[in-house]
Amino acid sequence: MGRRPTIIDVARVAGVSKTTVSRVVSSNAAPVRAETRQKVLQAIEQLGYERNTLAGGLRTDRTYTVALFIPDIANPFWPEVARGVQDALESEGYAVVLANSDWDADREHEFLAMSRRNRFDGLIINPASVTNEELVANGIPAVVLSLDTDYPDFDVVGSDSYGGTTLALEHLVGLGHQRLGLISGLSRGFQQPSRLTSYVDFLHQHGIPVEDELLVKCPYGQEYGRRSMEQLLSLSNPPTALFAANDILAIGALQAIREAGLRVPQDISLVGMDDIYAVSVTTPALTTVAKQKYELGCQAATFLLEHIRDAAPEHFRRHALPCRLIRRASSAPPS
Amino acid sequence: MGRRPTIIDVARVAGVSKTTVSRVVSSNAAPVRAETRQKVLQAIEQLGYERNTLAGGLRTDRTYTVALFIPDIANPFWPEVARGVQDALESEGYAVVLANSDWDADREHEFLAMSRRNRFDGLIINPASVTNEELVANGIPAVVLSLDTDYPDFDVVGSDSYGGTTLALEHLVGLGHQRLGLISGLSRGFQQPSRLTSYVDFLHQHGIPVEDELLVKCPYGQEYGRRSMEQLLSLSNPPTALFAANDILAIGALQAIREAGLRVPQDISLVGMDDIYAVSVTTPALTTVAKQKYELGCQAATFLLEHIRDAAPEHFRRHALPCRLIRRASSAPPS
DNA sequence: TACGTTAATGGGAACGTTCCCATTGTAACA
DNA sequence: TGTTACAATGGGAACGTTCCCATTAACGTA
Repeated sequence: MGRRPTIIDVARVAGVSKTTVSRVVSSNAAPVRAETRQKVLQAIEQLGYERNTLAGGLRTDRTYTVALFIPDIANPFWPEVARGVQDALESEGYAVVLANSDWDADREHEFLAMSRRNRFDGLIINPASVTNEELVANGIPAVVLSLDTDYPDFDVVGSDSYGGTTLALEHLVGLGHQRLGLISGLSRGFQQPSRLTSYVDFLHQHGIPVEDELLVKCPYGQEYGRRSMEQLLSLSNPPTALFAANDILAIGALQAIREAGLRVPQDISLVGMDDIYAVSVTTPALTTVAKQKYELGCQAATFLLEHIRDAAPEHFRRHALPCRLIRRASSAPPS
Repeated sequence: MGRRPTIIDVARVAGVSKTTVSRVVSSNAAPVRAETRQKVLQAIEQLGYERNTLAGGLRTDRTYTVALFIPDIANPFWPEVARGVQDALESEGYAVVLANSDWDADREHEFLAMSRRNRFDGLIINPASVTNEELVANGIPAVVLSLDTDYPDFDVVGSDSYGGTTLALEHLVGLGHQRLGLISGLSRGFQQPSRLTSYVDFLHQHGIPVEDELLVKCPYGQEYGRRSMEQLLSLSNPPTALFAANDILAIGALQAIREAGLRVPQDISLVGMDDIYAVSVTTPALTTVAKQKYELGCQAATFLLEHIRDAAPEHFRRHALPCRLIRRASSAPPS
């Protein structure tokens, strides 16, 4: 089959200049007589012309492509976020390139380089190690998915984990618990994790002493959750309720509790965070602090589109999506 | 900051022609004196030059971008496949565009159009409604993720669901079950689903009569699985073991069995398919037929790269990845 | 010494679009 | 009727790369 028709072929068939054809296809309110436009559209139809976005992008520096950089799409938290991003961007005509950093600094930097070489219009990133300055130097509009870290020169979007943690603890205290355990995720080299500060603040406000032994930090991962829970259960006076920094940790904790011959929620109440699918099908189904994952993606995409369209605003936004407590069967009054 | 340096700026600084610079950066065995190459590399370093892939792609018709079209990244089966695809392609310098069709024909066609406009080098697709002919007409190298359907003009990669089903049924019969229920997913308007034919073949081979009442078809979805199971449990002589066409259906079935006051596996054994994360954390953890999701993605990517590089081969491959039975707690001998 | 051969390099065209600027036609207005 | 204004259109340059072809230098060989 012969080569693809170009704007020039269309122009020839329609009997107009390529400029006019360009005006019709990019359609941005360019002045073209209705009759002429009709001729052009007909020629396009007849030839099966399709715009070459590469050529257009070379000229305009707009590629209608956006990158989404996350740690790992196979981690059950991210697919929904990605879905939100994609739905919001595709409806505006953008293609979404997805890449997984695996928390690796080199990969992440390579992705930034790729976004420059490919002249992506923007990017949405959950940073592993990239700093605010590096992101500025990258020179591409960006939105950061993370509230825990400092990106003063970007819009940041995230879930209000601090508030979410309060929700979980209020729920447990409301049930009558006073001895609250915390399995806190390890922050990735950034500042104090929000769940931990929220936990400490909450206990202070409620006049409950903070006991270090009830507080375990570990990397995110089911096995780490299990071991952390084992550690808590081995205490002479273990907690009667536990809040885990995410659902995967909570599932690990559930395992440990089971293996210790104890029951949830009769012996110990358990609350997770994120609301991934799996915690709705455990036995008991886990009470959890739901994050608005899909909305997170949508919101980030919306902010990004504004930046792409209106150039740099002079001040940046910090958008925290509220969490919501989902009561399931893993939390109950202490016995 | 001024505009980005181009190949011409590099040439000027290095004191050579742009052609020479091009030869250095595209590096494909072009004859350049070591000394000259060094000068060019130094100029590149000094200016911070980065190749504009748009411009290069316009000339060469190679974009180093590949599309992955799947039904829904938020469906727990796909993220791992996507991971496999991305890892295999990124290491070769390709960017991966991800799009969700939601089984919608219009969206899918729009994605194909996008892949043409953007001159993607190739695509990997789990087709919702696109036919072999349409995919041929698309004119872009492609690999199809699906064995159940007919794509004679493409490499197809998929899991051997037929063999996997046999694995599940052998397991159950091996445990002593004779009354085997099947919740079969509804095929999306294509041919006979492989799990159903496998089921029928298997029963014939083992001299077990096929009873229509033990066989339910429904769309994929937890709620459908639950209702299908309710239906099976309402039989005067319900099955003692059940194979569900995927894990989500199996989880729905588990729910229904629970709600009916029965126990798994004491009253009824349950086997799912796919091995998504959630079935490892249910109680009991589900026996399931694992698909090699990550490898599926890798294999598809590998095939695609071969097509991109070697143009069209004259005959196409059909690669079925074997399934593997994962024995967990949901299957046991009948009581 | 003349000549072919090859390695190394450079100049310009081409990829397909959009933008700038010029030109034409037509209507509105004094 | 002449002038101005604007709508509609066209021609060519530009975006940044790669490819084709030409040129030069260096070398071996008859």
